[in-house]
Amino acid sequence: MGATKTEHFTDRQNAIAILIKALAHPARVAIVEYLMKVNTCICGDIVNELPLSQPTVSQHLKELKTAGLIKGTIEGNAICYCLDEKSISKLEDYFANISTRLEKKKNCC
Amino acid sequence: MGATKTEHFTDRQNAIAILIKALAHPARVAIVEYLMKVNTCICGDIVNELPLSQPTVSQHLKELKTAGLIKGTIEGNAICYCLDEKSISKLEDYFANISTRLEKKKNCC
DNA sequence: ATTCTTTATCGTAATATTGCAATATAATAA
DNA sequence: TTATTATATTGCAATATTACGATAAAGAAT
Repeated sequence: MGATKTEHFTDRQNAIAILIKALAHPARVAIVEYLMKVNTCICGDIVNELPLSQPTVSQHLKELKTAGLIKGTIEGNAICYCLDEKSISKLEDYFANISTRLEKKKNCC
Repeated sequence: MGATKTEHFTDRQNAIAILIKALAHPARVAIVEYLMKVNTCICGDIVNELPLSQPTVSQHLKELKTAGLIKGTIEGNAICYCLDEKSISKLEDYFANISTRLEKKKNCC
């Protein structure tokens, strides 16, 4: 054992879990918050912003990109990163939907 | 190495990452969605709803509870579970905030 | 008191994640 | 061409997560 039993869950559940998982690490939260904070795309200084080695940051960026949370386009010698609004919206909608449904509910706990 | 370097990130970043991580698994997504779907608290049939063994489900429930996403109160012989609206709201607000800020931004990617 | 039911914990195997040094790749600058 | 700079990949050690059988704990039912 040890591996997640994805085959037992719906595609939708697996997909949202993957998207959520991409942000389930403080380094990746920090990257997303940095990209949000600055007012343009960032071409090339993300490594310097984080207290981790260049290979580690590169790996986190790759995970965020694979999950679709950020976009990166090659800009000459550097890479230009920014957030992908669509996937952020997906997460927002997901939790907003749960919240809305909860308000209509009677909880006993 | 192998352990997350939490000491390098802010408390806020670590806290949101922990909350997000609690949902970064399809089984826990399924539990939360089940608790959202049914119209009352659920006292005792969560194990039967999931395609995983009882110890595994118990472990996932514990993680959700530790993170504050669900509440569980002892109800005689069973345990009565429901979602904790506050932590769901926290997630909703977090992503809504990012979305709002992104709209005001000029992206070049 | 004994049994049944429900949930938790322990122990452990399988797998995944995190982090970095070393190295590779690729565009730019000299 | 030969650096230099920016990013990616490889390989690996440390740690964490996932899953479940076995067992424990605790209240309910008999």
